[in-house]
Amino acid sequence: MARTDDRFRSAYNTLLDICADMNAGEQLPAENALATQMEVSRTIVRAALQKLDSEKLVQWDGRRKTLIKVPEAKHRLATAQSVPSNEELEHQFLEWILRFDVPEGTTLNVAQLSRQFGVPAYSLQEFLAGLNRFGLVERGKKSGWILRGFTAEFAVELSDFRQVLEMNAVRQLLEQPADHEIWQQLKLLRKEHEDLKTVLASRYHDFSVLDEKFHTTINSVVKNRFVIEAQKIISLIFHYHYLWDKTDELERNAAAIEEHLGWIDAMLSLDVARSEAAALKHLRSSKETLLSSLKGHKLV
Amino acid sequence: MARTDDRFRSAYNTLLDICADMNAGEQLPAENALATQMEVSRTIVRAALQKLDSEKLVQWDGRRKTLIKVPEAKHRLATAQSVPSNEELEHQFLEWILRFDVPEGTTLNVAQLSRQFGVPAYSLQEFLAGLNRFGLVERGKKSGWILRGFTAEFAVELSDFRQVLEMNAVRQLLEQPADHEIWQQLKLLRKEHEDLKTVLASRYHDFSVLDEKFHTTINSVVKNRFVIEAQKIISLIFHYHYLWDKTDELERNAAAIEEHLGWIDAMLSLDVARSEAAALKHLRSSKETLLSSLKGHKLV
DNA sequence: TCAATTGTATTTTATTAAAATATACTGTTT
DNA sequence: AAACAGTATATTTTAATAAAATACAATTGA
Repeated sequence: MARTDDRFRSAYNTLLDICADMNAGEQLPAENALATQMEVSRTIVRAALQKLDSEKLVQWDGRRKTLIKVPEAKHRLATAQSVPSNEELEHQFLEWILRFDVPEGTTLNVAQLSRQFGVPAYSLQEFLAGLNRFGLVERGKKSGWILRGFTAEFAVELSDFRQVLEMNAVRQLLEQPADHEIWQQLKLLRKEHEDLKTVLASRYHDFSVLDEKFHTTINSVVKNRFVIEAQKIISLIFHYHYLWDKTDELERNAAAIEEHLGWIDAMLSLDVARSEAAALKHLRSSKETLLSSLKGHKLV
Repeated sequence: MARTDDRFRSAYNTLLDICADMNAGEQLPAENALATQMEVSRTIVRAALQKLDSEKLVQWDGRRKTLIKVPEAKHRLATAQSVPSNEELEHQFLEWILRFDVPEGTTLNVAQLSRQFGVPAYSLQEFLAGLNRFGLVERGKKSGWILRGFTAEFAVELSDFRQVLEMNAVRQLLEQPADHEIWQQLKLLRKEHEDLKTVLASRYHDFSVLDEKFHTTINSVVKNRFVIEAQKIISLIFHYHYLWDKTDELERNAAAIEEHLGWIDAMLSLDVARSEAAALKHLRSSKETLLSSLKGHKLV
């Protein structure tokens, strides 16, 4: 079998569901209507109807599609276990790189990785082609893909790029009207930071999530597909680095919370100069953390 | 045939060239040495040697590879016509979109496009997967790829993104030491602008190239792989739009040259505020041009 | 003896071929 | 004539496959 018939199987099951809402003797809708409703082509609808007919659940004759018997659970087709989505793949890939410290210059073995991640090889190809655009991987001369990033140099460039985008976000944020939802969100974030601060000694692991939420919120005012795409990669990488770098986690996070709070307060008081200074301060210490986490990894 | 033997063919020809530099009776280097030199695997080297042996050009016996006859042109294998590189594909794709005003939401037909561009379908897939990261295309629900960009909204977002990156470049540029090559380059660019200005009436088409060179130069001080990748796409799209939008080209280019000159002078005099103002002015009028060119296309 | 080299087996990649699916076109039916 | 089904064709997805790369074992010659 070249292409999987997964689309057919899930469409067939959906059609069973549609029949289950009907009574025996009723007529099914037109092929086109079913196709539109189920978001598949008429070809699949017809294939499913054919199977329903041969299963004696429906009597199909031209435009008469009479439901003979309301289908039961046993009639459902086993649908293939869903392959990881593109986002899950991204997740797995970065986790793999950071967890095992895959070094710069490693040739990525698509066949092996696709088995490891449980995705078809071509789907991994497609994924790598996307990372290629960010300079994270590059096509090898002989063949295959070569891992480019995750060196100190990479971290510096990533941090700098983040700084450019985030400073821009701060400037745009401060220009938002008073009734913009961002101000409420900032106040809420402020409270969440204060709350975490009081219980930090025991819950300092929770900061990673809050950090991501904080940066995502600030960047959310920038409605720009390029910035959004870039941010996705940036936050992903920062997030994973924080997850794996456990040195001085408590102190680091305590300091970061203070920096965040200072930054939030500066923005809430609409002070541009102070906001920019606070942002710069935090972004620079983030950069240091990312860099030192890389150094730490290298030595292990 | 699953995979083409193009690699073998060109390697065989290279090996003929190597033999041509030798005399009959001499020994060829070791397989590994040849493989390294020719940048292919030993498998190919051995296959080529086998063919040389059966062609009675080389007598191959274990590690003795004696050249019997210096090969001539007639021995060369016909190598497949080279498929367009990834960059040529990018070029062709954008040209196609802009020339024919392919509208937003068009489902891209990979099979047809691959024929049109003369590239294997899977290679086009890979290319589209890359564009996906920039939000230029997106995977269709049923199948295929859907063109997302090239609307007014897209142009605004692209211009804004460009502005963020280029304003950052200006700030970094002004911090460069006096002996940095950028200052000489700027002076040269200034002269080129002045030169074009005097003959603009007849040569105004040349501005497009100069414009790209100007922006590339300014951005060259930012050593950041993310910025560089982003700039690639940005300059590509601006460049192609200018190429196809012919309305008021002379006036537009004359104005742009003045803006460039003002910007260059501001930077050469190390005046940060004036540089930023000049940059903003030009970037904003570029944005207007891009927007109006889109509107123009839509109406035709 | 051992480093360099070749011989052989295995793995991986690039490309194709074919099944699954989508779409276009044509002929019925209501 | 509008809605629908039947049929034909085009396209996409994905397994299969030949080419190429790599890994490992055997051999050679210093």
